[in-house]
Amino acid sequence: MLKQERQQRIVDILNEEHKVIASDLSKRLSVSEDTIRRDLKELDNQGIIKRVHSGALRAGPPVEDFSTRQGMDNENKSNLATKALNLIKDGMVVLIDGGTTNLQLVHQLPLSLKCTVITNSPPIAMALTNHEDVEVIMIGGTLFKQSMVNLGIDTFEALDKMRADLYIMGTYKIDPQLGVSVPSLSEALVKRKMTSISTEILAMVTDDKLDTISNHIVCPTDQLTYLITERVNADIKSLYERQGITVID
Amino acid sequence: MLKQERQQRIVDILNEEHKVIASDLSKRLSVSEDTIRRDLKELDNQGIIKRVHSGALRAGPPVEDFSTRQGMDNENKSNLATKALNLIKDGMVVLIDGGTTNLQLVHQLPLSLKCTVITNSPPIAMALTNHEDVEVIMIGGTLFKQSMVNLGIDTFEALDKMRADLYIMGTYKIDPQLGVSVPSLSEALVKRKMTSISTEILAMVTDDKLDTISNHIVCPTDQLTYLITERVNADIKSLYERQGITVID
DNA sequence: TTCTTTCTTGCATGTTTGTGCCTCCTTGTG
DNA sequence: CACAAGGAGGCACAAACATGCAAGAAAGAA
Repeated sequence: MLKQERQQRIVDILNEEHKVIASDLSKRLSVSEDTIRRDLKELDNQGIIKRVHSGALRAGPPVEDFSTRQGMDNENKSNLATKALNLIKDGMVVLIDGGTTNLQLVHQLPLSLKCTVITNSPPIAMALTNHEDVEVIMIGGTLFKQSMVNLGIDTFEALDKMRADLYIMGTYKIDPQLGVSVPSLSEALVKRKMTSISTEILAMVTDDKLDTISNHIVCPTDQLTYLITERVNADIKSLYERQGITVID
Repeated sequence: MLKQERQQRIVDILNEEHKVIASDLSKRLSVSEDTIRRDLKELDNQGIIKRVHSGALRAGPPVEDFSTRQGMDNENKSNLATKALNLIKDGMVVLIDGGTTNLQLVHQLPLSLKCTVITNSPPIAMALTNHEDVEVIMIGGTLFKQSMVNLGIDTFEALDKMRADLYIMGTYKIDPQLGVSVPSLSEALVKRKMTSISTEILAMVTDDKLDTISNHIVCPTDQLTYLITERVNADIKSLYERQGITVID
């Protein structure tokens, strides 16, 4: 077995099982533990895996770190994101702010997509590295690490010069009466600005966010164009639809 | 059997079996191993296959972009970065642009550091997520995916409003006479701007970058304050020191 | 054709790489 | 602390490699 082939196997196994033990790999791949150790060391130097005593762990891109902290409801979020995919078409200018659901969405975007993405979130920008035909415009500002978005005066001013066809809003809390709200003032201000420069607005919310509120109101619910939710529930659905929102579930 | 024909067979076999072993091919195609080696070398140069020790694998995506470079030579870069650590002190405003060496440096910064980091590179910003007392200011712009930095007018203008104590320059090529140079014009412009707003400038270069030049000059060598290199070599060292640069090795 | 020029191939050479083993040091855990 | 498991660095060796060279094949040109 070739060295590269073996190292690829190790990475595959690691992705599958989330951890590997050197002594175990040695048996499974029929090479000495020394060789495995050398492989793990090389892969670690390349930043592909994270070496630890007696084995290795996944070196998930730092992107994962922040999504991990946000709670690992990834499967639901990923499903929501899938429903949003066909709202994004070639040639559009899409404004995407932070949030793990939005990140999931970006991961699912087809590599062939040709459009412009404006974002104030470094993880979102980085997730678009391999989309050759997507032009990424980053909005600067002061990095707000809790949500991994840039905020502040600079962010505000930069947005002032732009227009977007679709704003995909990272949503914390939403209530049919009070609207969308977030826990920090500066986030609210920036989101409000983003709302004002976009033709259409999309919000994706997991069930646990429906009918909850936070400290700072971004905008009333009726400013949303699309709302993507997990389950149907006719009552809730009509509650939002009566405000002119297209509810997708 | 003609050479072309044989090489085509090799590619076909590779596509079929996902890997080839030189010694094996030698028998199957009834030519010496040297010939096979030469074939593999040629095909690799053309980017058609990926040469590895003792055989070859199918070629991945052809580009050598940021993610590829991120994997290269990390040990050396990491060593360079270590030498830079004590130039960064609490309270400073540090401007850090892109590059894998700079990323290595950021990874090594102590979590207790209290300072302000200005950067136009999303990966650098994200790497500082866990540094609670480091304020990160991101400079926006159009994301240049090859080096993962923001460039363009917006970047330029945002920098205009700032000042930094130390600029840690991501270095591509450096030559004692011609100075620091990079392959793209917009990168050169932004780096030049960064140079002009910083009190001190630090460049870290691996040996292979020394005494090489690229298309666009950023600044003459004597504008650097510190140069961190791998090895000593008294000749080269004095060459730079004569220009008033502190060379650290 | 015949001669010259360029390619291609196999071989001999010295070098590099990958691997296993050994010794000594480090880490984690009771 | 003690002790076992894991790791670092060096050594040895075979397989794989690069390189120069010369014999032969292929392709033109006279």
